[in-house]
Amino acid sequence: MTITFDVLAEQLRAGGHKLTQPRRAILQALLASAKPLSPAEIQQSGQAFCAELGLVTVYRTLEILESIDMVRPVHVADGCHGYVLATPGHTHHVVCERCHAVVEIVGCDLGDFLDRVAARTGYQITDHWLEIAGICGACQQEKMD
Amino acid sequence: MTITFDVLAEQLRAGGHKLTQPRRAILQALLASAKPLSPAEIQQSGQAFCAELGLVTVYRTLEILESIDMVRPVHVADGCHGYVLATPGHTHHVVCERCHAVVEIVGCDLGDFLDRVAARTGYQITDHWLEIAGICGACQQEKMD
DNA sequence: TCTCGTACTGAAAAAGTTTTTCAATTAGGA
DNA sequence: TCCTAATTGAAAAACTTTTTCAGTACGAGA
Repeated sequence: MTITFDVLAEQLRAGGHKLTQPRRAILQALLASAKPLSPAEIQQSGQAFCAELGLVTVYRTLEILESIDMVRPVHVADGCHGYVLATPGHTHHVVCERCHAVVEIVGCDLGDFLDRVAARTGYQITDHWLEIAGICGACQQEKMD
Repeated sequence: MTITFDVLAEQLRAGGHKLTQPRRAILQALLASAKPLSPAEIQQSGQAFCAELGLVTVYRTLEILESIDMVRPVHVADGCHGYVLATPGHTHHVVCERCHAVVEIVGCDLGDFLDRVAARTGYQITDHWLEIAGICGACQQEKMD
């Protein structure tokens, strides 16, 4: 939950990548957002930190960040163009239908379920993606007003 | 598992939509495929049944089919442009990484898991998407050759 | 701190996907 | 069979994503 810019910067370096101004801006944009951002939104938001930030660079940087598991694509109901920072390890997301706030679920108890799926289908399970939609605490409150 | 063309045709009619040649072709294409098809693939495959089938019509028809839950978008690892026929009720898919064969998991035991998520996050869970990747029986065999 | 090679960048263009518009066609009830 | 509204394909527009390329800036090593 408490991901800092410095930790992200170090992760990027550790992956053998340079820490450039545009990349800093992209990390800042992702860090500042509570909801998944599309490449275009990341560019817009990131331009506060690096005025020249190009969309092409956003795409290229997301590709890198995804390859080293620093960012995770989120496929929500209304499209599949969202990215959020990833907590290391296997996680899933709950996205608020109203305000799009995202909470990560660290630690994933789907093991039993996947075992049953494997047994029933004969497939050797290698990976899975789970997205959960709901209404966050704050929005449940608002509903009552 | 045993969805027939006639059942699909009736579902479409019941939704208040006309059963046209292009739409028949799209249903046939989906029915004949064991894996999720992109709009472009549906067009190509559907042209065996309706030579003039246009891509625009595929998009429009998928929109209708999705709105009446006859088709389900599948977000796989390599993109999010796949559609498969939906078995009535809540289902999830296992997609083979090698041959892209798809098996539906009918009946979904995620209830407990989702309850725990709700308790831990304070979110009121409204919906979820789960995609599972694996290697199907046939491809596991091939691997040994 | 300075130099230098390479990874990285933005702009432009290309490629690919999805949506809109519009005149012509077709399904299916009367 | 006739009629009308729903539907269609083609063309064009609007987006999104990828590729190309010449110039730039990061950061390792002196």
